[in-house]
Amino acid sequence: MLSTQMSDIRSEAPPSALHSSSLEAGWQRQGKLWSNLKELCDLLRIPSAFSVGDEEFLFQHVQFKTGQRIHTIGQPFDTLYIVHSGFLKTVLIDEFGNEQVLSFPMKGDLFGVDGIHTRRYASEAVALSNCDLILLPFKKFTALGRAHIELEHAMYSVMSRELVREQAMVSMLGALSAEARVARFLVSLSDRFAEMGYSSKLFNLRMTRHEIGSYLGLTLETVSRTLSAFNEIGLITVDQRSIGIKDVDALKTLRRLPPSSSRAKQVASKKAKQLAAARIEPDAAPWEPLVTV
Amino acid sequence: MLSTQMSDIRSEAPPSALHSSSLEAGWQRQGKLWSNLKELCDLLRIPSAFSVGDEEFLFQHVQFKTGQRIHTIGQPFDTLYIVHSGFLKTVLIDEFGNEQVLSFPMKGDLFGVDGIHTRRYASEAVALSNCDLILLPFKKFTALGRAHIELEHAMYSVMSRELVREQAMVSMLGALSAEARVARFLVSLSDRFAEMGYSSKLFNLRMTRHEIGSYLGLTLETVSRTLSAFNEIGLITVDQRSIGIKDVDALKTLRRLPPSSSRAKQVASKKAKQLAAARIEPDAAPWEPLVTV
DNA sequence: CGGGTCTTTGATTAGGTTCAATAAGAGTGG
DNA sequence: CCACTCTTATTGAACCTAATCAAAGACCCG
Repeated sequence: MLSTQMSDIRSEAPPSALHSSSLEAGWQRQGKLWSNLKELCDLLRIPSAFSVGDEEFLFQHVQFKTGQRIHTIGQPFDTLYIVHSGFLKTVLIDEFGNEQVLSFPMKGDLFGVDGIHTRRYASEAVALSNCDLILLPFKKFTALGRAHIELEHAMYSVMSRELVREQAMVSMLGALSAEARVARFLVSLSDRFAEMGYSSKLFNLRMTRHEIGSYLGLTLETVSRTLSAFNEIGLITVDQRSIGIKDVDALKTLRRLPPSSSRAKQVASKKAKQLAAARIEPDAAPWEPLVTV
Repeated sequence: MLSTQMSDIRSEAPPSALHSSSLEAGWQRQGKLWSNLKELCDLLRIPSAFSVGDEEFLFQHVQFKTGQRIHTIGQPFDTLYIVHSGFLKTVLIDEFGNEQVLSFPMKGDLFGVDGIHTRRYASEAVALSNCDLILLPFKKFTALGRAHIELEHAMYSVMSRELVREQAMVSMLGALSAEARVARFLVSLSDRFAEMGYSSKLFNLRMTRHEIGSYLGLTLETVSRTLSAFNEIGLITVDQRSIGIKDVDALKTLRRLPPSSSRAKQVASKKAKQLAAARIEPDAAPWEPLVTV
């Protein structure tokens, strides 16, 4: 288990190495990388057919180093960002100076959208690793959208998707237990890594327990404890930032008993190891145990 | 205090009565109401200057009765809705059939946006009172947007605003105590009523404790108890669905001690009555009491 | 190697859920 | 109009999850 930090070397590599990558496109020009519309849409996972000649519209890339701030709260808005490689976090700062993590943008994600309304960014974006971002000057982009209907619709689509994502987040925070939140977080990370072509079974967390906790509405201790618990019952392996997914299905279906509804009949013992869960007695369980089918 | 249900009669009145209202526009035509672009933007609180002649674009109204479903999850998406009058809720249904309330759209709110991405509604919208909604056929709307740049930008703006709203919701669910959530909920309701021209001091809740709880990530019992507690310490008056706001400032500033940060110095005793709070000893409080400045 | 950050783990407490019982309304139909 | 039912709201008591407080290890970087 010494290959823990091998799952996504590329994003850790310096920008110059990105250029020689075979997976992504982007041309060196004026010492920077550029992408065309097609690449943008591929990145955003948006189904779209573009006419030839669109290659002329190029969007500039920018590199950020770990810890750098892409934009801050209140800063005048003028551009959206698409993650080409690397990992980030977006945060809100409350009146006590505490961070509230809103999202962990990674390859293919769009951020900065919250700045459109007030013309100022409502959140802050910080690079959790070296990042390569594509700049989308909003004015230029909407102008382009009028010529390219698909592009305009793509924009609506992406914003709609973000909204649905936030709704799912609200739903999760409002209804799920700590264990379920952490489990879902791991599964979604795993899925994202798979989409990006990395291993979905073994990856490194790019964020601290504190950041995960903030994102999930939990304390860092609870996150740490929950990961340890998952490790103990064999759902995952944990070693600091390195996570190995051992039982995706269990993680996916892990919930808590639905609030105010006591029909916990199927105490299925499908997976014996799940029942070895710490504070759970396999027999004396008129309620739903840690994991359900 | 017998005028409890007088704060917003109009929304309870039958559609025909709406027509004679002096506050909103809308023309009777073909037995239905119609609104033009200008009215739409006013309703959405979007700053915009329209050229003359825009009056020709008319948007149809539709009426729904209390309890009626406007759209359901999975239903093919083709139109957005703007609330002209009345109250609704949008909900997600989880795998156990439990409702998760996402929002309480009211006058000036846009909903249905979550359907754009997958072309199917991701949530369900239900009328909590008799409603008058403006239909926004999405295709027609985007087509119009290309001719009217302001309109296109308005659309982006509204979607961005929704996103910021959801972010604030996530932040609230992740960081605030039950008391703070209920307090903020009341304040935001109060603000909304004020915007609509109703009393911000006395209004009727349109939703059940259960729905409020779902929205805030709490149980109905906690909501009920918290309202009772606020009532006892004089922040509000409660009588079933009727709420009287007595101390907006206290409600606004009510928080809990920030998670993982122990600088709680300003134990300001600005308002004595606040310190009369139930389970709180004014003196023995090295931590932040119920209310802060 | 040393200081700082991050993580793990334990002990304790408190805030909120759950279960339960009662009361208050809102409809419905005789 | 009243009995009956169903939904909604209130309140109490016990329990439990996750937060808080605390301390020790692990890791990183200069």
